[in-house]
Amino acid sequence: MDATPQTLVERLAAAIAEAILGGELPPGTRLDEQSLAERFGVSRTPVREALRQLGTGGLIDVRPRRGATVSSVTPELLEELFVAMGEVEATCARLSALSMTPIERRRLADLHGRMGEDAEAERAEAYAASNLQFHGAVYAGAHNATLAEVAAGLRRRLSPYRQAQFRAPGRLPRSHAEHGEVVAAILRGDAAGAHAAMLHHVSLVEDPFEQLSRVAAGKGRPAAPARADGGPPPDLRS
Amino acid sequence: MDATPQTLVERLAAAIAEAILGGELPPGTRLDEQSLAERFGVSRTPVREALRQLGTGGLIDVRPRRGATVSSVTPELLEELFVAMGEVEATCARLSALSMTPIERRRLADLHGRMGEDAEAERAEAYAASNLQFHGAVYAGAHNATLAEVAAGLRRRLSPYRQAQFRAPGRLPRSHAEHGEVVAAILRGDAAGAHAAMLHHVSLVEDPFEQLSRVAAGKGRPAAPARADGGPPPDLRS
DNA sequence: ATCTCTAAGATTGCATGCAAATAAGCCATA
DNA sequence: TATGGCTTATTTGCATGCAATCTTAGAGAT
Repeated sequence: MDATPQTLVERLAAAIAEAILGGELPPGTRLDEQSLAERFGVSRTPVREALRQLGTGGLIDVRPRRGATVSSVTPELLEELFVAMGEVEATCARLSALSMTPIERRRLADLHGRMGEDAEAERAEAYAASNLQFHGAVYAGAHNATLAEVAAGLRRRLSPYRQAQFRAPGRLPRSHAEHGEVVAAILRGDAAGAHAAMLHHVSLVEDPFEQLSRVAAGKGRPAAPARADGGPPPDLRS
Repeated sequence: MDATPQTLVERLAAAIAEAILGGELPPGTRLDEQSLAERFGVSRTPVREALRQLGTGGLIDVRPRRGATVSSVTPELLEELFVAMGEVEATCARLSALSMTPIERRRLADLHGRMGEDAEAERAEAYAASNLQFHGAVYAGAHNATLAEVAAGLRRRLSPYRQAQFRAPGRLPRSHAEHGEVVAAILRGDAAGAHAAMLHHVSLVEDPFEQLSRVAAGKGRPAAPARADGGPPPDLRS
């Protein structure tokens, strides 16, 4: 999406966000500027700017004179975020049905077709990657960068709670079938149908309570396990 | 919505945003830190943090090593923002139809009833104020703070281009009638109807091109006229 | 034992300073 | 006159320092 950040502040913001999304900084963690500055080998000033930037995204809470903490995600908030993402994605699907160019429609159909193989073969990794592409195509097809940004932000924020989604047996073919409904509606310009199909697809996640407890138990993001010991700090300078 | 900001940075961010929305800092204006710092009588540090915070909202563009500028609003972007706002508001209306409590429904109906008098009497000021309340009630009724925040942010960002909306003769009764459709659908729990009615209501704005040219001509925000001479700078300290 | 008040420590908020990068000005050249 | 390269000036990025505020530990009173 965006190129490698050029400034230290942006790299810091990205690194802190990644640490939070990756589970390394669990909800409730106090983010004191000094520690973060030492951890990344910089001064407090860029850390402060990065925290301020992250604060607007909802990932952290910044209370005046009290510092920043990783936002704690209650089951209620998680439910709310899932609903919001579903609604915004459904809206994008609706607009895509109305606004996609013939080329975009064809590319979406092609992508969907290719995903079928990975779905049948239960190749979860490959399917997950293509899944991101698929939803990104729907965002783009709405021809509305503002909505696309909101949708992508919500999807990103919820990513820790969607990791194990494709692990459930039989979930891949089912997901692919649901995608098929979305694609079909978009291709025939059926706005209401695309909306309904996407809402149905995105809403079919497990119980938020269960999602939350699984992540809390440290089962989120298996590829980048949390390590509270704090491994070698990445050098963000240069 | 939010109480008076406690920190200098937040007051700065609010002041700069207000200056932009009020037309005092037209699109394209370079926001160099030194000038802003002198204007508000503070140092560059809090200004930098305020700019970074504003950057995430789309109101200003911050390019690394090149400083910040007030985002220029092209007709295309304006159209996009209007569409996004309409869709999100329609979604809130849809959810309101499904989720509003009986008390919320009653309050919405009451508010709508009271607005009828102002609409008939063509009291634009009073109606505009109540209009904000009305849409706020629909946001709240969706019971989804995330969506409500997105909707409120878009509405706020578009406020300069909606100022003269209620000036057009006959617009007030018409707006009230459209509100009536929304209220009726919400009250009877008609999700699709509420969505459609709200989309219809919000989409009925003038041509974006015209909106843009009117604001560019300095006719936006008549209550707080732009003054390029820079009047007495507000003291944000204390 | 619990609560309150106090004081020390820790942390944030903001100002200042310096180095690096960008932008502006200038002159030479085509 | 227009263009290219060089010098100067402005601006941003980040580090450091100090004051104000919050947190926390502990003594004393109830």
